[in-house]
Amino acid sequence: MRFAPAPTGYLHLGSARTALFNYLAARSVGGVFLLRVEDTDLERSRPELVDVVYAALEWLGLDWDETPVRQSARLDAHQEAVEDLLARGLAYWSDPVPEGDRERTGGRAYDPADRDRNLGPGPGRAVRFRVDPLAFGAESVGWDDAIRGEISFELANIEDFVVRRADGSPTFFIANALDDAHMRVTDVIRGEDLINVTPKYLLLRSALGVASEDLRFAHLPLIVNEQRKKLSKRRDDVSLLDYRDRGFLSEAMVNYLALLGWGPPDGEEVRFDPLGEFASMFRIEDVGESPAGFDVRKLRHVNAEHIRHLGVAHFAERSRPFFAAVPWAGRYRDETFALVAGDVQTRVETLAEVPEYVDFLFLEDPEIDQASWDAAFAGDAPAWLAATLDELEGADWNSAELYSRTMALAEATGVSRKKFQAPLRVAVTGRRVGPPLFESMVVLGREESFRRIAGALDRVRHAEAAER
RNA sequence: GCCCCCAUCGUCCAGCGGCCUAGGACGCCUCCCUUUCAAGGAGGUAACACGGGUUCGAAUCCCGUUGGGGGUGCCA
Repeated sequence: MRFAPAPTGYLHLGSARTALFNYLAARSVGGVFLLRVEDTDLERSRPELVDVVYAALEWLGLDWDETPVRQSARLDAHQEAVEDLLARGLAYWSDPVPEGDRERTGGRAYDPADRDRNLGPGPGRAVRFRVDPLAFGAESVGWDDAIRGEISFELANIEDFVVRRADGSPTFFIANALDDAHMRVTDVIRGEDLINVTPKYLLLRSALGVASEDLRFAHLPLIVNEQRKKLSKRRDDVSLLDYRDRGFLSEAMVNYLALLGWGPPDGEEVRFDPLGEFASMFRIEDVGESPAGFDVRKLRHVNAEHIRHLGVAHFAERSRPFFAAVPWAGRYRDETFALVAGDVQTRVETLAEVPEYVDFLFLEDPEIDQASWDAAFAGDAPAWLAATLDELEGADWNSAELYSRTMALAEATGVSRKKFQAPLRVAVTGRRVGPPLFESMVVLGREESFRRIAGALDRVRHAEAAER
């Protein structure tokens, strides 16, 4: 099995899923997982572009066997094959037909009459493969797709396609067919969007004398967006590594990607060792045939599950890079975060959300969210806060004591615990949502907590004064 | 236009002729728990596109219609 991406500067989610399914298929049957970089196009062979592919696969943990094949390194073989086709009359030189002149060719970009003109090389002239029932020995090409069953195409519907461009470079069709044979690929697993190049691939193999009988094809369903369209670079977030930067764990990505078009037979969707566990139960025939909608909500859920499964120390460690990206990065302390990491872990769906959860522990004067303030400080709330301040003056500074004293006070005041803690929370953290309050206050310390409570009380007085 | 593929809850996955009163997951809603929010627990909402066959029996097989998608490049 092989994964054969064209380096485009990022690894597309769909490509990542294709790579994953190739990997799982290979590992499930003890096969070999190969990599081939399809850099036929000069543009695409720049090292940076290629390295991105490797980096992305490594991040996912899809380790490949053997040294990756660079398609550009096989140029001579491709050229030779083109010469061979030419020599045997299976391909011919063809002139492009300008846009305005296509009526005579039935809308085609080439003129089928060139087939018999015996043209030689010339400016702008490409080599086309002659799709010929006589040469192929049949009127149609087809194969038994592992996922979709029998698929076939009438030769009459297949155009003579370019195998060598006017600039002399061989095209994807020839390189692909040839290199798969060269690498002794037995299973071609790729996206559904390549179904219609498969006949050309088969035709070429036949013309080149490469047997295809033992070749298995599996065309995976496309991954589509909310609009049911193929994920596009323009409208969708398609770069795999961007998900890493947005706080998704690679295990979660692997886990979720595997669920697009497939599902484990036992129905247990969330796996903490998805690569290992799925490999043992994966069967390419079980992959579905209808397009799979990419659902970020579910990805987030899977990610959250994986985050919760991490040991607290690992969670803290993997969160660290996300603190570096924040404006107050300089104030961040591992030791401080470690004290609340466990409480944050169950509350986030991505690692990118971590810093905003605990920023108040690091900022000197965290910004107070106005909506939170308005909600928390309505009515008698300022009085409760003042009372809480008094009550906590003599408290031992541990969460159990802070909790029991505050709650007892709520009880005595006849206010629900939820409402009663609101002003305290907003005073201390700036928001009405966050990690457990008393634990946070312990981390902040008595002095700082009091300072913030006093600050909030001041703010109330100012507001009142302003009203008068 | 032409070629090809697809069609079960909003989404993902089960279902491969009777076990389906269609199952699980995400989301959403309700309740419980609760120091906020989460997490956790208990419920609920919601689908076989349509029409013909085949069959004792169809979500499951066949045909058609409709709908969606992909391709139609001297990109891969």
